[in-house]
Amino acid sequence: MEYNFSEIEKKWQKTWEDNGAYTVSNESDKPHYYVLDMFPYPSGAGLHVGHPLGYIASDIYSRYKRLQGFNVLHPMGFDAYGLPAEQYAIQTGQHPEKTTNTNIARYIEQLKKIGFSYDWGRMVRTCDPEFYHWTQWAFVQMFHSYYDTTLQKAQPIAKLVERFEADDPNWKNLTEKEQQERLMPYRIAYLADTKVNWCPALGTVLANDEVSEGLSVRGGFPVEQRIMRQWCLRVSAYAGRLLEGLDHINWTESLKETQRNWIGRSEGAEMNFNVRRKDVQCTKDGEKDEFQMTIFTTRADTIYGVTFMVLAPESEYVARVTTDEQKAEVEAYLDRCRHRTERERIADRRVTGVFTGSYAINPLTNAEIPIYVSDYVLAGYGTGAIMAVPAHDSRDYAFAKHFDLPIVPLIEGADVSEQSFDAKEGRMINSGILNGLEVPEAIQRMKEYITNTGIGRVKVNYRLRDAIFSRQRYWGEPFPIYYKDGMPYTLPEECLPLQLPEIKEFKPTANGEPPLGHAQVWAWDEQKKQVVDKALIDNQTVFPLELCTMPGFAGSSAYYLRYMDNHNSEVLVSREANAYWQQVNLYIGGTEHATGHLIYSRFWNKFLYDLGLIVSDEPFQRLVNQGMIQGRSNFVYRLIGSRNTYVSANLIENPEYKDKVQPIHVDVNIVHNDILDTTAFRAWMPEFKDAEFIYSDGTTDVDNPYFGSPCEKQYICGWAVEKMSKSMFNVVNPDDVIAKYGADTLRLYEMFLGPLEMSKPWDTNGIDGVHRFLRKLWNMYEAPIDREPTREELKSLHKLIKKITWDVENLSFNTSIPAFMIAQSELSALGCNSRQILEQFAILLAPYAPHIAEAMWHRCGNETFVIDASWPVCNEAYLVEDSQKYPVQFNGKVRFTFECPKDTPKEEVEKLVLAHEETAKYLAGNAVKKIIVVPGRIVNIVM
RNA sequence: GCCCAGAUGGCGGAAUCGGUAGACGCGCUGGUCUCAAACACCAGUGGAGCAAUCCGUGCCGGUUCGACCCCGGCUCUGGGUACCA
Repeated sequence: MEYNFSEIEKKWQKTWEDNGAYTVSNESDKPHYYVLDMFPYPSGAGLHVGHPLGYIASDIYSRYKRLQGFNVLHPMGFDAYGLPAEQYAIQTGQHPEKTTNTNIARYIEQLKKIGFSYDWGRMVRTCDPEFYHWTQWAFVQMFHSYYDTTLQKAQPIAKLVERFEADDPNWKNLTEKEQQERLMPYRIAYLADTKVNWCPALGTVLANDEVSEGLSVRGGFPVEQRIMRQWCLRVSAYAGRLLEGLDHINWTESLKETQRNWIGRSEGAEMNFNVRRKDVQCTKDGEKDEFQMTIFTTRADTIYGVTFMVLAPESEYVARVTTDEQKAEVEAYLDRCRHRTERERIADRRVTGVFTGSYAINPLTNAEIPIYVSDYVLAGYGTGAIMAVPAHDSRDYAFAKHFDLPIVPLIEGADVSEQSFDAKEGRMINSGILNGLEVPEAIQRMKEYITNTGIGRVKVNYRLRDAIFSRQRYWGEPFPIYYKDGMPYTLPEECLPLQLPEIKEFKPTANGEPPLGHAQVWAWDEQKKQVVDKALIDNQTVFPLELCTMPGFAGSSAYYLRYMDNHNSEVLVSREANAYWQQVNLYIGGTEHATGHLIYSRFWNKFLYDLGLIVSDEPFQRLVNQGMIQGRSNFVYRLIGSRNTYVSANLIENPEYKDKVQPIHVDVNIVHNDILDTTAFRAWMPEFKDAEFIYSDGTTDVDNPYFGSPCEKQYICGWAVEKMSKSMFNVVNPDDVIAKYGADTLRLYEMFLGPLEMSKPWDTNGIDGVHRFLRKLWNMYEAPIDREPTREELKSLHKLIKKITWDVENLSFNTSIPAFMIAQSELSALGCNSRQILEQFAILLAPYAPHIAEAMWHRCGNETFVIDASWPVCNEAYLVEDSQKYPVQFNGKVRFTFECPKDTPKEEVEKLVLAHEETAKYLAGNAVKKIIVVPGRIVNIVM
């Protein structure tokens, strides 16, 4: 019977669905295992063959774990909020919900065809009110919490209120508004005036990870800096724990390293410098002519080389140190900084800055040093002020050279005439009490000194910033927040979810409010506890609601918890469900989320953990990044100057064509093995209708009497590996592959392409080999019979069991496919029809190619599903060989092999080799200096 | 600039513990079948050489009886990051 993959796949997909084969229960005696895919954003373009790579890998692992006796949670859902749907809505007027749901339906259809073992009953969509209920709820918890730096965990804000009541006798005299203002900067979710990445084209702020090189990651629009009052999440409070936690999770070292760099811990010191304003003699507004400025440095040892100070333009010190004389110049500089976009700043690396007119006093040398303002110092890091040591910091060096400031070397032998010496090594000179010490000792010594003398203190700083959580957008989760007397209040928990209102226009309002400003019924009635018309706002009982929505990462930060218990309407996840599943055991997804989603969800998870709501401190125990599947593009070469003539790729280096052709992308679907289907090409686009070709043999259509008819002439296309995208005409749709070869072939081929973690190009050409293998395998299941398997059959099978088990455990799926092929060909050569063998083979294949394996399993006479079988165990006894083959090397070069009985003692092997007839030939009269015998491996004769 | 990966035939890749480099698949070449083509099947296929042999895992050097694998120094490609004091 022929391998009719399409019939087999349809039949079993339906049977599995009808029988709920992949439905997972939270109640089981089996051990639990949770395998998660990063859920996709459902784009309008649908899936291409690159998307399912990680899903196939995780599906294989899930099915394997289930066969090993685990109760496996393997869900799928959709990251449904996002900018593209909203941009599309602005352009076309289509409601983003509508396009999103259409796209989701298409994704589900495509995913189902591939035969994943998802429990679709657990699906979540972040735009579903039942889901974002819990996103809003978590935000409310964050609003009502603060980070206790002593306990190093989040605590209810009520505890802070208690402390204020106890410690501050004035607290109870404050008005409600004053109290709220006082609490605000402590909340984990707080409102603050922050310098944000404002994207005018998108009309919204963006997170750091949504901006690249001063342009928005989505759309590539310019981004500028702006101060805005925004919701923020205090991620930075968790910096230490986020860093430390990396040591206890099984992620790739490179990903952990990326996170470590992003968190950016640096151990240093804060130091106080006295500042003298020479133009101010008396106190002004209670401010004396002398005050202290605090700076942060990791090189306390270099204090003797400080020749100037630099403030960030946004530093609050700037106003205090600027003298009347310098005021105009400083103001002009600040103004210039404010108006530069992020991109301009990055593009323009010239040194800029301005003198403030004031001087600081070096606390160790008492030297007067000038204070400058420059935008190379960042306001958000440390204290926004630095001590500049031009000899040992390249940025300070460039500044000093530009403004002609002194450069004092502090390390013996360092030549600072051309560039600074930044390395933290060497012996200190010109450094008072530090002279003669090595740099690390000097840093330590100076830290002790400043601590003891009160000049400063040891301090740890993190690069990690708080996350800005407001988006001036429609298609996101509304904040469950209303404003009373200008202060935010949360909706009562029982009123959640606050549903996203319907609006007709998705652009900002005429007066610049976010799109939610268009919503008419968008006010909160505190007494009725419901959303009412905003015409009713009286600021007594009816108040305005927040107009911003939450960012993309809000919905993806805890979705893995919701899968555990996605129908629970009482809580995010029940204690029982969470206690059973614990955490994600294996998470597979792209590396592009290294500093966004994977930081935010770890933060979110730790917050919920602090509140005692979940059992695990980390969300994802093991994490693997799948590589990207790149496209393999094809080109035709248009002869420049010709009307419509194309030169075959093998000719373009010929002198007559060299540098006279222009490559043009051609649809990979009309190219086979780099040979262009010229008829299809002429039909592809009107402009190619009259295309003429110079074929691989140099002839043209004019030479060909049968113009346009099939002939032996071939037009060879060029190719290149590029991103898979529509514009490159190299997109391959899984639906097409499945229609032609079946889902099982697609799954095997995706794995066969190469190691999961590596990027690799998709080339459909190789897929036939994998398909042929399945066909040959299918033919072996014609008539399985019950009989004792032979020793050879068992050996072949158990070799396979061992190999596949190792591969799956190590996520080395690509090496399994050849193992299956080899086993198939061995068993086929043995004429194997033993039911016992074939049955076991089917189980091994089931994670990789579930449909054909199910059909094979049933052909062996089974009535159950193959997924409910047990994973075979390798019996080493079948693998033992009677004899041992030894490669024999002479001076490390293999010359011949010889065979002897297994377990021949080392000395005996040595004797046998030396007595071997070939040995004398290769010794060629030379004496044997040494002979190395590695039992079971190799023999090497040194002469 | 800094950090992290990677580099093996015409192509994707294998070699899992330092022990026969190139498994498996594609492509290509030759053959069988066919009126012919497609499919299928069989054989060959790293390079040079008639051969014996020699050369070969980005480059240079080292360790070792033996190195794709370990160490030192580079080159190139991909990804991340961007003045973090």
